[in-house]
Amino acid sequence: MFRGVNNVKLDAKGRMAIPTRYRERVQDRCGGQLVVTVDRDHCLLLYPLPDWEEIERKLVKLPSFNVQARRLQRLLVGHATEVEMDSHGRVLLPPPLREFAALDKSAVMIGQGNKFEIWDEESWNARRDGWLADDDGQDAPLPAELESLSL
Amino acid sequence: MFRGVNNVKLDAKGRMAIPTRYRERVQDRCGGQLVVTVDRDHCLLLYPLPDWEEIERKLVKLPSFNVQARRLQRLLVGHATEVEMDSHGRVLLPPPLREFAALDKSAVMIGQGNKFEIWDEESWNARRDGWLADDDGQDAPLPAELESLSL
DNA sequence: TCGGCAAGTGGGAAAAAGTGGGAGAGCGTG
DNA sequence: CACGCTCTCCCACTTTTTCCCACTTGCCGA
Repeated sequence: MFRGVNNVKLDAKGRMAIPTRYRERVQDRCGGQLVVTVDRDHCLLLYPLPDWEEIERKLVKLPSFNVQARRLQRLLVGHATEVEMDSHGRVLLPPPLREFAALDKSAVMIGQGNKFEIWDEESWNARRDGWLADDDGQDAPLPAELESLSL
Repeated sequence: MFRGVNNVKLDAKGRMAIPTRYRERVQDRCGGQLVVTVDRDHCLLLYPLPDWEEIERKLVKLPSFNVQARRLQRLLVGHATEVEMDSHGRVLLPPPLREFAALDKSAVMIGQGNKFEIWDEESWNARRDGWLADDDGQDAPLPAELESLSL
């Protein structure tokens, strides 16, 4: 399980260093083989290869003529790019994806269970503050799984 | 499995270079023999020959008196054209298909499992932004498989 | 507080891939 | 039958990418 917030920097070539504390886990899980793709919220998702492949298997099985399924496939599978850690634990983020998430020099890497989310620092702060301040969202109905959730 | 976004350029002769990372896979799978055809969304589809042949078999078996089936056959089988990678990993896209997808110089090649989609760059960006912004699509029913999908 | 070690950072060089042009062969036309 | 045009294949040059090495910075321990 990955968790925690990390401020990370991209260098001029678009390389991002995976925080040291995750490196060993990543090596064990996938030998440094990772997959980056996009999220609807304009951030990037970073999966160990085997975890991604499982998701991909589910996605490609969806019916070809369903509009929503097609959309998801195009977004997720369509943007999924394999990346590999170099000898210093860095990954090279492909320019199209960097652009998609508006990543500049300062980014934030969020552990989310089996994956990481990568946000541009500013967007992340803005979003987070938004969620905290957000009193609405109350109007939206809570799915059953949430209703009974106890923290 | 093919995945990922790639910005590609067409040269003056209408040749498109297959991104390097896919070449070996394509060679293994079909010896560079590919099939291009059209998609309803005005993009092109690029299949390794054996994968296409399987789809074609399914298509021609569809009932001849069904209007939709006829339509699909005419579109897909009717436009399918064999192309072959040259010594530098490029394929020559036939002018009618190039025109169909409004391909200019800059195109985008999207990995989609067993095939690629080829979009004109502008159309792709417009489409993608549309999908992302689109909170509706709510009108279309969500397939059961999607309801419970966890990424 | 100073020294040593480990990790972060940046730059450079070699190799591979992209790009474009040119020549030859085949086909169509006059 | 001959000439010309177009399509295809191949070669060379330029650009990009990838890999590796060295320097700096920060942290921990003595």
